[in-house]
Amino acid sequence: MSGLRELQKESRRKNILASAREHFRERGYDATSIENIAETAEVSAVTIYNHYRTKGGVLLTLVTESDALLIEKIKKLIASPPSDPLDAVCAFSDTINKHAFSYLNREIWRHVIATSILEGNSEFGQVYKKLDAELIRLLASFLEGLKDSADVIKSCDCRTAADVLYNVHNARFLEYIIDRTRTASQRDILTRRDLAFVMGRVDGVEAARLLSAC
Amino acid sequence: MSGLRELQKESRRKNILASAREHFRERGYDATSIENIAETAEVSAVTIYNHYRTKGGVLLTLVTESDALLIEKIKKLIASPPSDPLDAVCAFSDTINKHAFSYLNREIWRHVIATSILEGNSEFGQVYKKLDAELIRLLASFLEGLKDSADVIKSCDCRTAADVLYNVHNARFLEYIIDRTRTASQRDILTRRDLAFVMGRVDGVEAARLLSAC
DNA sequence: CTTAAAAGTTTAAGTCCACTAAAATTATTC
DNA sequence: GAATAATTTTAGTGGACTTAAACTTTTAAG
Repeated sequence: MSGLRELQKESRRKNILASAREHFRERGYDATSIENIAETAEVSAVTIYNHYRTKGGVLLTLVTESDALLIEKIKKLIASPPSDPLDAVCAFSDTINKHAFSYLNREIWRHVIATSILEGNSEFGQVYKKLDAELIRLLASFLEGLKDSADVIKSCDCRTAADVLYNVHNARFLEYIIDRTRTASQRDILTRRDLAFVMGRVDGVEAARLLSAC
Repeated sequence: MSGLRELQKESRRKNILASAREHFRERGYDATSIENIAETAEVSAVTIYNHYRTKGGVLLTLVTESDALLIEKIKKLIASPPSDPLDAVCAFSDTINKHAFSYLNREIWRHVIATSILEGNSEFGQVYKKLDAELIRLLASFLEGLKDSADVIKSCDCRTAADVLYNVHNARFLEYIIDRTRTASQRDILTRRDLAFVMGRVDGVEAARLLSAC
């Protein structure tokens, strides 16, 4: 198997996703119709439906594409982490943020999140959940590694810590996506403050200082 | 002013929202058309658009309606909190969860969240953000009150603590909404575990025990 | 090398529903 | 009884999604 037919199919898929990504970024998600994508990809609209079932399916598949790259970046970070545990966790968060917004813009991320909530139990919806789970797994092993070098993370349960730290990071990620008035630097400051708090590194004075910087 | 005309308008609004809530709960959000709602509410579809601009606007207004009630419940809790700080924070989380799912079901909450993400910057979208902000404010003053009685919350910054604890709670709330296989009791156990972790009350042994209960 | 079956794509025709615009209608207010 | 506010009727657009039949190309078998 895996003859010419498969190759053509694969090439069509690539065209569709590339076309979708371009249109979404140029014109926005709502303003892009399946017909638009089909035209640029040089396939018929029905073909897109055959491949991805819904417009949301196209969008979520687009995200999956980038997931592998992100995982790679995170693994590299884990291989040579910053020596300070807080810095390390912040670098983890930062890697995710940087990667996300180099690939898609905020408007599209809004649609990604909304779609993955609504189609969360369908074939394509699983995607986002899977990435989350993998990232938490990586973060947990990241923390496990830090235990040796740092005394800050003492006898804590790394699985719980990873869950909490990831959710704290993710909350600020979501907030940044949803609220257009937020800047990236506000997001970064608040994320660091929150992560520091969870890691027992912030007192009232420092928190106030950080907050006023926003 | 505020004569008969206003009263009629108000009565129509009430009918529309009641009709919407019923249809959404019976048939689900997608299966309910504006026409359906209009029929039961005995108004024309256009009237609904005039009042709420979009179908999502109807949904979000529905949520706002229940917000006032939730705030009341929370204030009552704050007035007579459990003596243990962890119990107190868990009760806060629990009050929100109980209230939410007595008013709307999971399927509809998925749409509420998705819609508020997408329309987050429009007139009706602000709603959800405002509730979040108010709840965090209340939680912060809740924590401030606990400071006197409990030594666990020492010199920590209550505003930061409230942000983090609320986001941790909210992450589990979202997870429960999105993942149909999650049960309410799993949600509650994990929420408590996470909150306990943030409040420095969990070691590896206990976390493992809690996790195995899920 | 031919040809029949299989896989996949396209065309065509259509459904459904959110949403819009404007004119006509009805009731309220003053 | 004129002005005003609000709703309704009507007619429409656009786009996601569906279905089925026609068509094209690859594949595999003789």
